[in-house]
Amino acid sequence: MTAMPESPDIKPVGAGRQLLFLREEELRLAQDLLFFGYRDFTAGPDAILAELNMGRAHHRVLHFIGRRPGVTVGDLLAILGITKQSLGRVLTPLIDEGYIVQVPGRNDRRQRLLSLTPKGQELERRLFERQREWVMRAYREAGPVAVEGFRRVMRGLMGAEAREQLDRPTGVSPKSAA
Amino acid sequence: MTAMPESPDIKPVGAGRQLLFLREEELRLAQDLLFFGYRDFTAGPDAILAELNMGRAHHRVLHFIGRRPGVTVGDLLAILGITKQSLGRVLTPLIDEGYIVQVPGRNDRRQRLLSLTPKGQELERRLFERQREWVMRAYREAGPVAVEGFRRVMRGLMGAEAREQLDRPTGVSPKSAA
DNA sequence: CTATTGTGTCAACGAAGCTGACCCAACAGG
DNA sequence: CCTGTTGGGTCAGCTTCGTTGACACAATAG
Repeated sequence: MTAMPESPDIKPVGAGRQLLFLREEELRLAQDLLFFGYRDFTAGPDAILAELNMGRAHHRVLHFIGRRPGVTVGDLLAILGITKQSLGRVLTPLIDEGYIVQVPGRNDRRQRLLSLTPKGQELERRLFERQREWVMRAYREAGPVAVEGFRRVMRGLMGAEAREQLDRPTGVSPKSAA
Repeated sequence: MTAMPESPDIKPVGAGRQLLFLREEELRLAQDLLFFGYRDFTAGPDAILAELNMGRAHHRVLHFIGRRPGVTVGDLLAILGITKQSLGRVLTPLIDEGYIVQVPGRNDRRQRLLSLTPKGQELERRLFERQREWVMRAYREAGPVAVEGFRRVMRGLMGAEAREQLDRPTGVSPKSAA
């Protein structure tokens, strides 16, 4: 059912319909998988967050700051792809409640370099572990080859911008080369 | 940040720490991929929908009704995993504007069997084609083996409930569904 | 005839996006 | 030194899409 040649141009009479159908069903399946998969992937952390009166947006902020300690507000905005105001509504409480600290940039003192406090690391880790179990289960069941395939496809689903961000060393952004 | 050596050569004894680290990075990468991938996967349809003053929720309704014509409201609620009220706010306008029709069930006349009108099919197809291009690009770049792996992992990321729903015959129902 | 079920709907709330406008401090260039 | 730009913060208001709770009503089941 999944075995089909890579030939988008060939339309042998009779087989064309079949191919077309398979492709369409294939794609619709992908839509289903992404919807259900993503939903259930986020369900674990969501439950923890709800108890703390937080949402998915808080998790994302914790995650990406944890991933790139010392990131600037501007870079974080670029990574998340949201507006300053949207970020603010989530970031400010996280700072106020001691999950995140900001220190002025050493080169440019206007910048606020963000990093997790121990408290922030702890929460991020809790959320991470929850998702880790979930993903590891899927990885184990699917096997290493499948995992590699998963990564390749997900990468392809990302836009060019996102791909660049992902490829950027998990430390400082070389954007300030200006 | 901890500066870590990139030397995956060593695998034998004493590699525990290294392995642990790799696993963690592996998992964090999965988080990134799912966030960016899902976001960009939905971006295309979102743009079309915005022009029609609709949102992602409308797309999901069109998608799942298209996938299972004649589905009942109750089943749709179960598939989407949302409340009646949430669905109503999206479903009612779609019916009012002629994208979806409901016909009373022949076995149980309380039920409203939902299906797409030609207008609804047309819109669903537009949205589908947009996403199709995007996914096909990713599939083509990744290759068939990767696609199979992607499917296996995504399936594993789904909860048991969702998996059952997915396995239920798609688009059948002209029979007697209960 | 009564209880339950399938569906619809009102009202209020929360999370997380958005735009527009404006402010301040720090940097950069003349 | 003065001025314009940039990094960041904030107020105000709007939208989408999820939630709970309550109630209505027709149809089905017993």
